[in-house]
Amino acid sequence: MRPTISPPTSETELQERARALAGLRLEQVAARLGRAVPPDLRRNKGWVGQLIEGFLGAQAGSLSEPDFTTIQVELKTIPVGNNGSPRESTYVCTVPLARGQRTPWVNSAVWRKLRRVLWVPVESDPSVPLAQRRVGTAVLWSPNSEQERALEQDWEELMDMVSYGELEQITARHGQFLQIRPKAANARALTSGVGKHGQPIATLPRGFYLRTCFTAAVLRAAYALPAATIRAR
DNA sequence: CCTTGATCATGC
DNA sequence: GCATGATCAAGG
Repeated sequence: MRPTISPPTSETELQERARALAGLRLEQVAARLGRAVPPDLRRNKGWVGQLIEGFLGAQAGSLSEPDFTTIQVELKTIPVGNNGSPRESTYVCTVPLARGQRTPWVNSAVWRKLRRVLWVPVESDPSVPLAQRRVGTAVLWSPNSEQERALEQDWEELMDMVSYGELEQITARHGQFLQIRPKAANARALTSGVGKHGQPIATLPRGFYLRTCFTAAVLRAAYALPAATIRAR
């Protein structure tokens, strides 16, 4: 039987667990959880995220809720290259496409998920075997006022297009930090959206993603050292 | 090299 | 199908 880790009851407890995780190789994390390391991620793209979830005691499962339900913290593992910057954008949540689903920003899934996030960087150099990749130092983060304003602005612009029937014109180039991209099992997966004349249309499910430049800034700020320390190196 | 659009696994 | 976890792979 695979060990199940109980959910953290406080942010402090979560951070303690995250500290214990830092520096471990994925094979070590997997061993502690009694899980096998797959040869690669091609047929198991979410494996690293689910491994970190298991170690930290995330519990939301497939609910549309932050991963750590009781303390309302979202977990995001973030693949980083040798330079320490993210290699991929970060999925946030699905886009509500159907009529009548528009909410105010503060009630939106994007805001509910991003108001408090534990970012866990994981090495993602393709030349390093999956089992030997190391977990980095986690960052417990909330957006500053500037970031929140920018995210809200992106969200409003994109949701305006969605609700005004301009969904098919949205590309991943819209949005400064938050973008909308397809999020589906395959191109045949369809859901209901709003057409040009307000009528229901069948369309590809979409997701909100954070651009790499945004998560890069989050990590950079978290790891930034005082100028005196940098000069002393 | 980076981003965009497409796709993989799993549970309900 | 929709939610979770994301990365893959091709084109700019």
